[in-house]
Amino acid sequence: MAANAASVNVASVNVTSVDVAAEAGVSQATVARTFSSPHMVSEATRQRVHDAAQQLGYVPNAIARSLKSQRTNIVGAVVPAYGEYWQSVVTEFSRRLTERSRQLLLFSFSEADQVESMLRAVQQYRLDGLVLASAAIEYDQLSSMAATSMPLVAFNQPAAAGVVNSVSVDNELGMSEVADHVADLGCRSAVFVGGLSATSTDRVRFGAASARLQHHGIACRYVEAGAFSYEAGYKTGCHLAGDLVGSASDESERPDAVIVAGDELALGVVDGLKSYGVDVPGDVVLTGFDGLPQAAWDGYDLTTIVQPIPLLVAEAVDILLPSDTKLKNSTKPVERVVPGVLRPGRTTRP
Amino acid sequence: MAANAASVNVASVNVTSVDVAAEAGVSQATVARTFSSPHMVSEATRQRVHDAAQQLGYVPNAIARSLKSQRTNIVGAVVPAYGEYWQSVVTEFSRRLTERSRQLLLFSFSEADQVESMLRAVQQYRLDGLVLASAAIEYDQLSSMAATSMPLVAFNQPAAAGVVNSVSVDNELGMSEVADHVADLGCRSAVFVGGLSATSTDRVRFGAASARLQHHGIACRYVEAGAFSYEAGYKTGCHLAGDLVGSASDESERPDAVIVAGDELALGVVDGLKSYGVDVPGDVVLTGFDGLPQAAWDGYDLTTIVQPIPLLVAEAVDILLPSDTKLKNSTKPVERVVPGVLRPGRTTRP
DNA sequence: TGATTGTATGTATACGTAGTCATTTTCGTC
DNA sequence: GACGAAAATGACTACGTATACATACAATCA
Repeated sequence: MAANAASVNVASVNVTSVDVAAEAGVSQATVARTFSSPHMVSEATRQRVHDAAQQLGYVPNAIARSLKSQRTNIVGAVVPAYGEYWQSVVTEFSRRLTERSRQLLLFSFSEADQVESMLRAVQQYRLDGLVLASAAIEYDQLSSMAATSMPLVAFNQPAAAGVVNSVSVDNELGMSEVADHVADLGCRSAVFVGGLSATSTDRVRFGAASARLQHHGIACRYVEAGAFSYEAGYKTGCHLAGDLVGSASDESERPDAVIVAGDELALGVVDGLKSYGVDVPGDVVLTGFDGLPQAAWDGYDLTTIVQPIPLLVAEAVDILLPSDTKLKNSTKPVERVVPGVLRPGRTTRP
Repeated sequence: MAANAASVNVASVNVTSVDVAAEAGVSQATVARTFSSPHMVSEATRQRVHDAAQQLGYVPNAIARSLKSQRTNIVGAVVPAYGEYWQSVVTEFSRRLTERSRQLLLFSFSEADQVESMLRAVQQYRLDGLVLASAAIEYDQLSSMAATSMPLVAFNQPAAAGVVNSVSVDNELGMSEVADHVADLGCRSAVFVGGLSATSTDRVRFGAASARLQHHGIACRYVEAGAFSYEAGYKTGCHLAGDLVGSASDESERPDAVIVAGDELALGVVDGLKSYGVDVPGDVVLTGFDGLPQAAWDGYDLTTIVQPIPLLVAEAVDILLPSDTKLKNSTKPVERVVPGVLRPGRTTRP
C-alpha cells in the first residue's frame, strides 16, 4: 500500500555497484562480476544481485568500465557528411558493429579542414578502432594516426593502402570492366567525369578507365565536376550537352560515351544531359560507379559497378576487431581489395 | 644526434597528465587545468605544459574526464537502420552536434525487437542526451527512458508527444496542404499509400489526409505497402496499376490521386505505376512526403511536403543541449511542431 | 582423514582525470 | 614598503568499475 513499496525504483540519483552490493549483501566485486563475467558467479548470488539491481534501478556505468578495462566497445568513423554513398556506408557500419556488440561513434565533416581537429578529438576517446573514410585525409595525418595504438582501417581510400590497414573496392578492375563494356558497344570517344581531382579515388578511377580505353584505341578526356554530388553532376551534364550534340564540333570527335566517377554524380549528369535534350543511351552511353540503390531505381537504371558494401564493411570490421584467435600482430598493414560487379542498365542499352 | 632526441614522441604507452606534470615540473592539477580550463593557468606555465605534452605525445583521456565530470560530450541516437529519410536525419544530427563540439553515438536497428536491448545499452553510456527516432518504440519503453535523468527528445514520432520532449514536422498541416492541392486539381477519388500502419506517423498522416479530403468531398482508401522503402512502393504501384487503368472498375470510382506517406515509398510507387503503363500525372496525380533530395531530382520531380530537416534537428539539439541560460527545468515535456512546405512537382502538374 | 583441487567470494588497488580547498605568488594601491 | 585582493598553483580525493591476489569453502581422491 505504501508508496515506497514500488518494486522497481528508477535511478533518481546515481546507483552504483556498491549500492547494489549493500542491498544484496555481497561485495562490490561480486556485483561487478555478475555483470561483466557472470560465469564466475554462482547461480544463487547472481539471482540475488540481479534482484537487488532491479530493485535499485542499477545500470552498469560503461564509462567507468571503459576506464578500468581500457576498452570502450566503441568504434569511431571519420566520414564525409554528405553523399549518398557515405550514408549507406555509415549505415552498414553501424549495423555490422551492432551485430558485434559495439557502437559507432560518428565523426562527420563537411569541410576538409575540419578533419585535423576531428582527428584530435578522436584520439581523446580511447576507441577500440577507427574507420577513416575520407579521401581528404593528409598523408602525415594518416601516419600520425597510425602511430597511435588505436587499430585503424582506411575505407575506400586508395592513397592509404600500404600506409595503414585498408579496405577498398577494386577500382582498377571495375573501371576496366566499364571500359570494356563501353568498347563492346562500339564507342569511339569518351569523356570521364570526375568529382574532385584531388581525391585519390578520382585519380585512380580515371587512370584505370583511360588506360583501358586507350588499350581499345579510345581517347578519354577528363572533366572535373567539382564534387561528387548530384548537383555538380547536373551542372556538368548541362555543360557537356553542348559538346555532345552541338553542330559546332566535328562529328568524328564527338564523344559517344560518358564515364562518371560515381553514381550520385552520374545521376546528376544524366538529368543534366536530358534537360538539354541529349538522349541517353541514344546520343551517348553513360556509366556510373558505386552501385547505389537509387542508381538501380527504374527511373534511372544506371549501368554501374556495384560495390559490395556489406562485404567491404565486414572486412573492415574484421580488421579492427579480429574475431579469430589468429590476431594479426603482423607489422605490415593489411590490404584488402574487393571486386565490384558490373550491372548493365538502360543507360548503355539501346 | 642521439635517436632519442626526437622532438615529438608518439605515445607508445599511455601518457597521462601525471607524466606531463613531471616533465613540465608542475602538479597534475595544473596539467588538467591547462587542458580543461586554460584561462585559469598563467601564460608561461600553459606554454611549458603544452611543450611537455607535445614532447610526450600526451592526449587527454576523454573517458577519465567523463567519469569525473559526469559529462560525456556525446549524444546518442536510436534510429532505424534503413531508409533514405533517416540517413539524412542522422547526417544532419552529426553535423549539428559537431558544430557544438559533441559527437554522435549511433544506435541503429533493423528490427523493432532490437530496440529493447538497444535502450539498455544506451543507458550504460551516460550520454548527455538521446534522440529517439523510431516509431517502433513502445510506450512503456519511452516512459521508462523518460524516468532516466538523461535528456530525451523524440524525433518525428507523433505518439511520443506529451510523454517526452518531442520535435516533429506538422503532419496534419502538411497532409492538409496536400489534400487541398489535390482537390484544387479537380481530383474526385484518392488512394492513400501508407508504409506501416503500426507506426504513428503513418496513422497521423493518413488521418489528416483523409479528413481533409473528405472535407472536399473526396473519398480516400488506405493501402498498406508494408514498409517505407522504394521496393515496397514499387510493388504497391504494380498492384495499384490494375485499379487505376483497368477496364474492370467503374470509371467514376477510379482513383485519380495517389497520396503516399513518404517520399522514398512514393518514388517506388511512381516507378511501379509506370512499369504498368500508368502515366503520372496523366492518369493519376501523385504526392509524397518528406522532401528528400532524390524526390527533387529531375528524373522524378515529385510533388511533396519538404520537411525542414536542418530546422527540426536544430530544435532537437537545442532541447537536449540548452544553449541559453534559460535552462528549461519545467516539468512539462517540450513539444515543438514545425511546418513543412509544399513543393509542387511534375507528378501533379499536367 | 588429510591432502588436493577447484570454485566462489572478499579485499584492496588502479584506471586518468576534475574539482575542492588550502597555500603561495603576483600585483596594484596608499 | 606594507597591505589586501586576486591570481596561480599544489595536495588530495572521488568518479564507478575491473581485476590481481588472498581467502574460504565444498568436493574429490588416496
